[in-house]
Amino acid sequence: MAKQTIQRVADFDLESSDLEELFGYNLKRAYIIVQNDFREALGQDGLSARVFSALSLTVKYPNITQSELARMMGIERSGLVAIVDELEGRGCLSRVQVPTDRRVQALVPTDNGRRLYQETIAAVRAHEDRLFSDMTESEKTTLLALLKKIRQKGEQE
Amino acid sequence: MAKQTIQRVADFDLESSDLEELFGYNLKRAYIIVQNDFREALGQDGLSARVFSALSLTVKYPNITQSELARMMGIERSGLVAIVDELEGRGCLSRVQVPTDRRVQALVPTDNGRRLYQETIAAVRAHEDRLFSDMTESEKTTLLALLKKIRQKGEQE
DNA sequence: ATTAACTGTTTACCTATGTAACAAACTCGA
DNA sequence: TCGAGTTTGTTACATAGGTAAACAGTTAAT
Repeated sequence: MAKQTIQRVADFDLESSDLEELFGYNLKRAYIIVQNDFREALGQDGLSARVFSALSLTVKYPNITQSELARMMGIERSGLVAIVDELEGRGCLSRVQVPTDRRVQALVPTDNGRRLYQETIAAVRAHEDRLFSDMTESEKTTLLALLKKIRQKGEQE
Repeated sequence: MAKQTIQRVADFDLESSDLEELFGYNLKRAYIIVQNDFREALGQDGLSARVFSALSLTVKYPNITQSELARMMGIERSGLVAIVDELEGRGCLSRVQVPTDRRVQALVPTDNGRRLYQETIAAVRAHEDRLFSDMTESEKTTLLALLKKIRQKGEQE
């Protein structure tokens, strides 16, 4: 019995699955690094990643509704309220009444919001350029394509 | 309603968002997909990703200390207490007194812990095999290498 | 012999999410 | 046109995962 246990230990060590070979583990560690660097790059009073995403989509698609925005971001409507509150509080967008549907309030970026977006996207690009500076253009393109492939697999349906 | 949705999608897809070209955004979305599928694959009473990681490292490095484990996992010592509590509560490991240093309690996997690890790693591999089934072996190897490259950049300090 | 450093732990907090309920507003078939 | 069903924004609550600070006990350094 004890011998069996020792035997098992040896077997398991030999064929022990490495965390290092798992996509999930590597994806998480990599995500944390990028996320932390993002935060650091945007500073104390900078936008958080999710608020930045919401601002980006609002600038890109003016008059988008909160439900549509939530759907695009892959989060719940309820979670978006605080995000939009923050952007409205910073004077980056307005909730505007829509005459044809009084339930919705279209999100309209302000000039201030567009300016902050431009500043922030520049900072984000600089942060990514720096963080990924030891990858070739080809590697970057490949990485992006493979990440999108995961997304396609998971976001279909 | 279906008509409206189609109209909206067509409008929004005319031009791709800045976000789609960012590593951070794609990394986050991809991570969420893999994470959710992991959870789903391991079921209601399955191990969470972080508990699984801790178990994996404990099985691989018996007699590891909590501080060392926390360092390996990239989290704080304080955060590890609940994780080790859970594994101890499930009978997967024991905190064992070390005579040469009475501060530390070495983490020793039990037979039960090793067995659960084997079962779980098999389920995790099956989940990843399924989720990444539309990637070639070459693509998988490349993706893993690129994620490790991000980690190397970020974890050097 | 002190002083500094480390270990595991508790406690308090924070961030980012999800779930459930809700009233108001809208849609659509009978 | 009525009523059932659905959608929207919102709130309140729950949860998961993590940090930061303090702590007593222990060890190491000089």
